[in-house]
Amino acid sequence: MADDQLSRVFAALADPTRRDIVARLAVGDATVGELAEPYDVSVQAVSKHIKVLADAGLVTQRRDAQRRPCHLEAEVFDLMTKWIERYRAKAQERYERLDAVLAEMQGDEHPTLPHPGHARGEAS
Amino acid sequence: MADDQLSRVFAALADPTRRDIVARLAVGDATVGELAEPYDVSVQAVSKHIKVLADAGLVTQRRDAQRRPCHLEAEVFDLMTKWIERYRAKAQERYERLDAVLAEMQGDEHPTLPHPGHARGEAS
DNA sequence: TTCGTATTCAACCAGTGAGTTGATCAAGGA
DNA sequence: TCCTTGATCAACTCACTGGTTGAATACGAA
Repeated sequence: MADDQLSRVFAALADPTRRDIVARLAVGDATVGELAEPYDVSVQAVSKHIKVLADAGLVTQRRDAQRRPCHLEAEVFDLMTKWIERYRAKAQERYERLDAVLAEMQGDEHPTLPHPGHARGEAS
Repeated sequence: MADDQLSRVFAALADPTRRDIVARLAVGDATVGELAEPYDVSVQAVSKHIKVLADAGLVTQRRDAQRRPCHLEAEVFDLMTKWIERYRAKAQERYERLDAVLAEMQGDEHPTLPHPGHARGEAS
């Protein structure tokens, strides 16, 4: 996997168990043991999942005696949302522009352009 | 990786090269060869990347002679956005509720509850 | 038909991810 | 102090991913 944060966040959420953990942390903080309970995998495995989420910046852990309660950091979601929104909006706009072109072609004589032409975009 | 669509979409976007491809498809359709050009990997590798994006439902390919132009499907973004928004909102709300609790505790005598209690959440 | 172009398929390799078990560390309670 | 609990570390396995090269496929052009 790549080492930039956006890649880590997407990769972290590509696992259903980790998404489930995030879902549960959204309603309230929880310890590793509590989080591990509903799954039939070892506590160590869940601990690893939490490490992945932490490396992505999605959760933080404070210290409470021998417990390490996990807390969801909602701000990191914005990173994803911004990325997604940037390109979703552009694609959507392009889609609507195509609609307009097709509408304009309605009474036209030379129905060229099955799709609008393409160009080069900037990086991630 | 898990086999549900949400997992496939997140996993697909966890790779910077694939995010870059998506970024470029957002401005317009392009063939595999055109997409491969800027990278110093083989065309086959890019073809594989596109397959991953296609399996996630993020791109479709039509047929034009020996070319297979790729098209970005913006709707799938909504799947992610909805998931993210669901939990981001919940975590945000909880964060603000905590603020309110702290504010209420301002003139209080028994400053219990360093964090609000936790409960169990529903699945992904 | 033959050639060239665009793309995918197949087989392989190195690296990584998710899981395991066993040991270790840190903190409270007897 | 010794024991129990909560969590992580270490080492290992197995499957998958991203890359490679070489062959096959699907067209259009000569």
